[in-house]
Amino acid sequence: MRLTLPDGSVRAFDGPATGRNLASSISKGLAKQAVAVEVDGALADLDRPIARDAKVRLVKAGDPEALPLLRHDCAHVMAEAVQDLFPGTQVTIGPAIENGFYYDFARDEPFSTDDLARIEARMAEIVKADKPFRREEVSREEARRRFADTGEGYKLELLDAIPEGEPVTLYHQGDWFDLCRGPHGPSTGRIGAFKLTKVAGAYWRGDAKNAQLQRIYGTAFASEKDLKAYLARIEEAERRDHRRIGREMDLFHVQEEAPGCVFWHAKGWTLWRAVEDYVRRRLDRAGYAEVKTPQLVDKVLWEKSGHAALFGSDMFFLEADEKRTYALKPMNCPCHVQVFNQHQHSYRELPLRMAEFGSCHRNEPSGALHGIMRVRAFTQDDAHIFCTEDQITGETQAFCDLLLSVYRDFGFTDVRIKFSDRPAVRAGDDAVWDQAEGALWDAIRATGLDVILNPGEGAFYGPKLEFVLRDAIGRDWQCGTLQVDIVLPERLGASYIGQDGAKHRPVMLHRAILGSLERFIGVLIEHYAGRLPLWLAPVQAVVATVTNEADAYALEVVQRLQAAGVRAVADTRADKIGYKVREHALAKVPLLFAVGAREAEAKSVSLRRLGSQAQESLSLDDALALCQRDTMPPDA
RNA sequence: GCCGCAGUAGCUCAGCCGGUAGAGCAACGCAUUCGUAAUGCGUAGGUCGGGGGUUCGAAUCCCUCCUGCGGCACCA
Repeated sequence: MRLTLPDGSVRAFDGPATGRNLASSISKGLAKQAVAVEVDGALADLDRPIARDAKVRLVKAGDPEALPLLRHDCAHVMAEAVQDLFPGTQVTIGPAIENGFYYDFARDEPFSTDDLARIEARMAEIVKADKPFRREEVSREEARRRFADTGEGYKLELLDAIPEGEPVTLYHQGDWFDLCRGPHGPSTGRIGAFKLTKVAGAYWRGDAKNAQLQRIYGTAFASEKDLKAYLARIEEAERRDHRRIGREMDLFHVQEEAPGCVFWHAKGWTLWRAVEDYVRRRLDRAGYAEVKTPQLVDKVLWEKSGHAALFGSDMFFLEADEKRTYALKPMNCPCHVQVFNQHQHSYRELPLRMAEFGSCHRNEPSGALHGIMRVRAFTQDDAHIFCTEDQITGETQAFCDLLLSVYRDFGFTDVRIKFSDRPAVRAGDDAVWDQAEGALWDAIRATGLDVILNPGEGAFYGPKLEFVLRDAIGRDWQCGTLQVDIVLPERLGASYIGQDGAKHRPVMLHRAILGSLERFIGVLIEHYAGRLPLWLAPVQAVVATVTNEADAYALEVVQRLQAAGVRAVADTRADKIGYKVREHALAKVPLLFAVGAREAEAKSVSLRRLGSQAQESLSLDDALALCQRDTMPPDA
């Protein structure tokens, strides 16, 4: 039997060999380091016999492929520790995830944070005991018998879900075993460094209708150093938290009386306006016409549109009048159709692009609220494109171009696109969905961009593209969207006159680039850790005096800056320049001009940029030119 | 909405076993006029998340509601 290594060399064995055999045949060191083997691209246990000729690669402890394996090992160790310490607890599932692993347990009593320390201690013993992981293939009946013996009802359910014909495998470590597909590392002793991080509730099989289990999260790394680096990353994320920075920079607040609603302070609103003004210019140039529609609309319209039936549980209704029920709009689309319907349209007017910075209210579940990222009152950079089916492709392409260019201007270059197709609860029949999904697929294929399928996640009225951007520390945020809708124009009677003189239904494309301004601004804050690019910074420049003798000059500088369109303020307090430098640096002001007697005399300024210790002396005129240039929005 | 945890001054937190609230920073006032990350002194600030209960007495114990946080579910 011949095993081909990544370097092209071939090792021959008489009969089946394992990864461990292969490793020992190469070197002692490799045999020690190897934790798994990749056979024709699939990971396998080191002791799994390889029965056929294959391309193989040994995976070593520090390799990236080893990490999920190690974490899964750690999940098993945790499960053993938990069952040791808390008899009667049932195990369910325990996968490796992006930054670690979890295991869901069924136990009436919740785990406390104190329990985590106990569990960790027991885990350390299991790791120290260095128990080998052993794979055992068993018949269904055998597996059923064993899990029935141990009282593992959830495992029995999982067993039933394994497709006929697939092998049923158990993994043992000492006396403890679990139903598991594998693969695993060689032994518990190979888990480098681990830590349990949090306890949480989680539904069995991710369904809110099922029982709630107790989930314990943990993380594991090949070395203590990697674990430390990870924990430092978590701390960095906490430092960037938009809720903390929003308070520190005096941008906004939320308070008990208005859960999920943002109080924007002057500085935060300045940032908002910079964002909104920029998007407005981009939309203007891209052929959109901006409108503004009511927030309070009779329930009757939402019944017609289908929102009341399919989205009603997320809507706020109010009886302000004894005869009528109103709703706060959760979306802008039905209102835009009302605007569209005020005139008879010709095919010549299509595509008609109607934009609105639309204030929407949705009664989000209380547990979903999160700072300004997930709120109940938000503003979408929304637009609806009324077009013909033939125009879907062109409009989608133009939209993708616009969106990517806008994201680039805000400093985001890593964007993923998801295609969400028909959800279980939806309006419109299957033929309509076939048509809408087909059109959107054609359109996105035409852009040549990479797309990931996101099954069953479409809007109730149509399939959608979701644009997910990745921030500076690798977190994903869903912002933009494009949705094809053939249902709403029908329901609300939108039409245009075609070339043939007959009435036709337009297609509606719902689209947003930022998504909600609240969320997008939150993402911006975290992406930049509050150190916003100049064009977005609420205060772009502070002119601070060294002594009060320079006050008059400082005010003159500020005035000139403001006249040049720069958001500048003076700091003429009777404090030391060092104090002022510190304070404005903490407030994340990008440009700090210090002026004293020297500068007043010479009509110059001393510039210090945020994040730099360096001082630059330049003439007032040069400073004005520099500010004017550097504070310019990227589209100007 | 569900599970768990938390809510004391603007912020970060102390205040364990019930005896009537404290620190640092911020704020404000006065003095200081100073050259690039903290000048000094002083002052003010809290129905201890809301309501109910137990008690002679509750920030502290119990119940309940609200809000937040971490997950889950849901989602822009």
